[in-house]
Amino acid sequence: MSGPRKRVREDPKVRRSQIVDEAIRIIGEYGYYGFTVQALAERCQLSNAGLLHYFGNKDDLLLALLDEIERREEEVLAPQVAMIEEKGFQSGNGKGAALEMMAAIARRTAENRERTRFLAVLQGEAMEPSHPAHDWFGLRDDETVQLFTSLLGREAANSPALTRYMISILRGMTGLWLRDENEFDLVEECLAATRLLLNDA
Amino acid sequence: MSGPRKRVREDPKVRRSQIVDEAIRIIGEYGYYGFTVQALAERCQLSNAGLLHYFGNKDDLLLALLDEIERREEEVLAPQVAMIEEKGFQSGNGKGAALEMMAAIARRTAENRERTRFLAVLQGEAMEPSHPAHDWFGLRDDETVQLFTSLLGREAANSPALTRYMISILRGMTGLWLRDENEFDLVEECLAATRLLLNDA
Amino acid sequence: MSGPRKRVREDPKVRRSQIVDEAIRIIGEYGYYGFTVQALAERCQLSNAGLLHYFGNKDDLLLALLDEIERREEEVLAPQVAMIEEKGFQSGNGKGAALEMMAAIARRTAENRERTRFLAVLQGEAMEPSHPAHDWFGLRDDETVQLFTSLLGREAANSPALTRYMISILRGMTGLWLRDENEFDLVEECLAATRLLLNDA
Amino acid sequence: MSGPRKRVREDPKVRRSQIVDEAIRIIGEYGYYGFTVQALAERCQLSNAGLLHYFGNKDDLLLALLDEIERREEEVLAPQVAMIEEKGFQSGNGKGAALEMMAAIARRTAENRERTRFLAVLQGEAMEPSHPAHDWFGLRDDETVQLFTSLLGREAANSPALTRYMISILRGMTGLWLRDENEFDLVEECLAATRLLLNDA
DNA sequence: TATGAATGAGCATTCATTCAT
DNA sequence: GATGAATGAATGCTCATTCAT
Repeated sequence: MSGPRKRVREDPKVRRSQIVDEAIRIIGEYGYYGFTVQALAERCQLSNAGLLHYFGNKDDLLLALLDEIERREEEVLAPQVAMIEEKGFQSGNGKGAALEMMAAIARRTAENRERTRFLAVLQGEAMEPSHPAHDWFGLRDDETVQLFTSLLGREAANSPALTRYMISILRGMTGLWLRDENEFDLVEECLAATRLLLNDA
Repeated sequence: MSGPRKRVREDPKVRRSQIVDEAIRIIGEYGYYGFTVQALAERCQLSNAGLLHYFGNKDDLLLALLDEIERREEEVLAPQVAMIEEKGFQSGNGKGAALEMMAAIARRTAENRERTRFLAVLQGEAMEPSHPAHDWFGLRDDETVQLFTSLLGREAANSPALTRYMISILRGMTGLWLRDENEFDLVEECLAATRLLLNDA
Repeated sequence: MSGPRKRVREDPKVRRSQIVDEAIRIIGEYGYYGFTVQALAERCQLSNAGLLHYFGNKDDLLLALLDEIERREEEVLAPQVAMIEEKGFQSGNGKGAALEMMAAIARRTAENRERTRFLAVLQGEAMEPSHPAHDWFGLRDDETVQLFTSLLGREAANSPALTRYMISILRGMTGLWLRDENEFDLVEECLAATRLLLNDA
Repeated sequence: MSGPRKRVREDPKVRRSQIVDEAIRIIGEYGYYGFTVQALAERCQLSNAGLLHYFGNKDDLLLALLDEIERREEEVLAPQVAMIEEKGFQSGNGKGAALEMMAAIARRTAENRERTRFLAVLQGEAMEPSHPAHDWFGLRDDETVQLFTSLLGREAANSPALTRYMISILRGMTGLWLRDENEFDLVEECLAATRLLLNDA
């Protein structure tokens, strides 16, 4: 029906990033198992093979997405983490630092709905060790735990538990926020809940 | 490959429930998109067609699972809900009632790892409206919100927000608990966090 | 264009043997690498998936073909081998036994052009160890060498070399015969050449 | 995957001959159907398109290989053939000439394992008329037959049959030699067998 | 001369499903 | 109630080839 595709030659960097963005969107909708290379190629107006030219195969594509997300996150969050850690260390106010960290992460989470959704959906799937993103999420979780624990550590009596509560709030609130982002302000509410948890009203 | 299957004729009720259990396990591992009728049939030592004899098709199977889970939940939780509501209404202690509710749900959650995992994985996938379980989770969430809000409602100043916090704790903690159930006691920790949130230490 | 395939349900045994025969034909034409599951399915008037229902995958199909060929060969040749060995042992006439063996094999070779062609083409491909039929041909060759060597052994001065000559004649003549089976009589010529090689004119 | 290839600009003649050699190797391993342009390009450390720049397409590449082989063979064998023919004609010793020819060909065969393997594998595949090398092998075979027949012709009673035996020995022994070139000396054994066939011990 | 981007066609295989038995 | 045969439609991926640079 539709004649031969026009051979469009895009700037590779643009193409690559277009694919990455579109993939984050689709996987955010259907999960890794539910998404198909075909569907992604179509959305990128690319042939099936043309897409694989960039990422080799489905698994590698996923890992490339995670790498990309990590890279961007590092870029944005790392300086903030450094600053908060520094400040917390000097002031000795662990709770304050944890609150600021919570705010930074929540802000980042609310900033890009697509990315957040992608990570949320994937995290569910990736609980199973055989999932190609399983290890990635494991490491990521460990890092977050460490981060909060070290921020709280010096001060709070029960920092491991508190860390769990805070991470739970983050995840749980994110889940609710993804259902309807207009129902409440993610950053504000995460902070409010955290204040309660830290007895810091 | 494997020799001709012996035509085992099980009691249909037993078979059905065996399939349900096995399906909960597999979908809990791979999600709905990632699981295959074939894999389920194999685990049930049933032919592909033999399995579909019970549930018609993949979608119907999923809905049957959800129905079944709802039924069992109703059976166990409904009386407790009634009791807690009654007690809370009489005592006027909304926070206490909410805490008891939290405990009841957390207990139920910790009770059956497979079911909990199934629900967690599915919940991620089902955020997308096109997912066959989307509506089911929507209704379920609404009910939970209503439940907590009504329990807290009369007493707490900001019950909608508190409800959100509590549900977040529930979900978030469940997620962490699914990673490693030996790291902490789900019921205790949910309660502890809730007490902090309710300023009820 | 051509409406939905009529769902023809053949006797499984018939189907299986039809597939085997057709596969031997196609692989005999294009080799294992050159043949496609699709092409075979078409010739069997079966869907792609319908074919794989019987043999699982391409490699397994090939091994099944080789098994089948071995089975049939065993059936036909084994009694002859036994008889020739017995007779050779009693008469002490190793050359005569070798000649008879040659005749038996050549007869078998000339009997079914398709099978012979299949084996010839495959033998070329299977020289490479990575080929799925490599081991099979290795074993088969060893057996043939042993067979001739043991038949000749007691009598001939240089039986390993003579065995090589005879096997070479068999293979080489078979190759020529496959080009044009009407050019000469495979059995007669194999025997004539063997007589020369054994100095038994 | 691998970083951007360095654009190496080799002497075209060197490149071409490198490709030819590598192609002979790969096709000798997997046959024409089993070999891929991709694999060849990789082994030549060339891009896919870079390779086809030299040979246009897969079929043309094959024909170029055969041409090249023929050219080299001509170069080496033609003078020998002329000499043997001349000598045989003058001496009237057809058998001797045939033996010398056999030696020359066997020597050539044993000289370059890769080329021999290539020809052996291809010959199997090329029995089918649709194979791109079919005609080439047909002509080649005819020439060899003519060559031996004419050398033997004047003297031997049954030169067409003898020619067949000799060619069979050549092919068959080559096949065995390719399995394990250390098991026997190809030239010596071909000659020994030929002497027996020619009753010329 | 050589590349990377891109494609259409094809590959083996899997999947959910149907159907006659 | 349960099976094996069978299918159409995918699925991820590979292949030979083209094209602009």
